[in-house]
Amino acid sequence: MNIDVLLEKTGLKKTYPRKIILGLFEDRDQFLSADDIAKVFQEAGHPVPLSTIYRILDQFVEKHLVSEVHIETAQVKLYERAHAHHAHHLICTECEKIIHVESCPVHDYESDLEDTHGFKVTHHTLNFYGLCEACQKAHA
Amino acid sequence: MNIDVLLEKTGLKKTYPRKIILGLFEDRDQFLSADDIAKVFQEAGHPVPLSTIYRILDQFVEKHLVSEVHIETAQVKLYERAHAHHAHHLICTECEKIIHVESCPVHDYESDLEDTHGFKVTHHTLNFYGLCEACQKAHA
DNA sequence: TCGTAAATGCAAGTGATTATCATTTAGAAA
DNA sequence: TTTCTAAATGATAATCACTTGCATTTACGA
Ligand SMILES: [Mn+2]
Ligand SMILES: [Mn+2]
Ligand SMILES: [Zn+2]
Ligand SMILES: [Zn+2]
Repeated sequence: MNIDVLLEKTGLKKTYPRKIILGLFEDRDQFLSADDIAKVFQEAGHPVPLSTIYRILDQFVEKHLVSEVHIETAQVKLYERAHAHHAHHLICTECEKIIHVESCPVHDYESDLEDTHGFKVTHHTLNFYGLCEACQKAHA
Repeated sequence: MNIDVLLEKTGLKKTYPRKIILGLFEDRDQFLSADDIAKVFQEAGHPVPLSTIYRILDQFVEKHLVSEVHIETAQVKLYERAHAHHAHHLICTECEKIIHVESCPVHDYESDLEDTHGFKVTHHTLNFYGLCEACQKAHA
C-alpha cells in the first residue's frame, strides 16, 4: 500500500523522516535497527538524529505498521514490517540473515500447557538459530 | 550436588561470592538477575559489587553451572540453574513468575524447516506468555 | 610458609535507548 | 492564502544495565 495512505490512516503527520522510514520497511521488507536507519539518512545526505528515529519506531509499532523482532543474539532492537499473520524467524548465526516464516508449529501445544500447567497462554515467541542455505554451502 | 564439589570440578577457586551465588541457584532453583543477587548480599550484611556478580555469572554460564534465560519482556538478563535437558518457559505477564517446562513441541518441526527453507537448525528458543494459575483466579 | 595467578572491589567507561526542551512545521481553520 | 497551534523535530543531556581497568587481596599449590 502507498506510504502516504498508510500514514494518513494512522493520523500521524506526513513528515520526511516518517516517509523514508516507512518506505524502507514497505518497499524492501527488511529487518532494521535504529542505527541502520540512521545510516540511510546519513548516506542520503540528510541526517536524522537517533532520538527522532526511535520515537518514530515506537509510534509505528503502536500503530501496527511495524513490529519489533526479538533476536536473542542481537544486542540492539530490530524491527520489521508488520505482517497480518503470526510468524517465526530463522536466524543464521553465520551471516545474521533473518528468514520470516508464516507458519506455527505450536498452536495445538498451547492447549496442552493449559491442561498440564494450568497456564493460559496469550502469545509466544519462537526463534530458530542455525545456518542458512548459502552459509551451509560456504562451509562445505 | 554439593556446592564445593561443583566449584572444584570447574577449576574456579572457592570464594565467598561464588559459593553464595551458586547456592542460590542450586538450593532454591530460582530465576535471578545480577541485581537480585546483589540484594541478597546486601541483606546478608556483606555487600558484593555488581562487577563481581556479573563476572561470576559469566563464568558460571561458561562452565555450564548456570544458563541465561532470554525473556523478551524483561529488560535485564536473567539466569537459572543449568538443566540437563533442553527446556522452555511459561512467563506470567501479571506476576512475572517463570515456569520451567522440560518438554519440546518443535523437535520434529526442525527437519521440516530444512526441507522447506534449506535452513539447518542448531537450536531454538520458545517462550509462552500468559497468565499463571494463581493470576487467573485473582482475575476471575 | 611462600609465591603467584586468580579473584575481588572500587571507580570510571560504554553504548543503546530515553527524556527534556527550545525551535520548527504540517495541516487545519479562518 | 495567511494564521494558528498541536505535533514533530533536533540538539543535548540523562539513564541504566553492563563492562573494563587497575590496584589490592586471597586461594591454594609448591
Ligand atoms: Mn508461532
Ligand atoms: Mn524446545
Ligand atoms: Zn547465513
Ligand atoms: Zn502469575
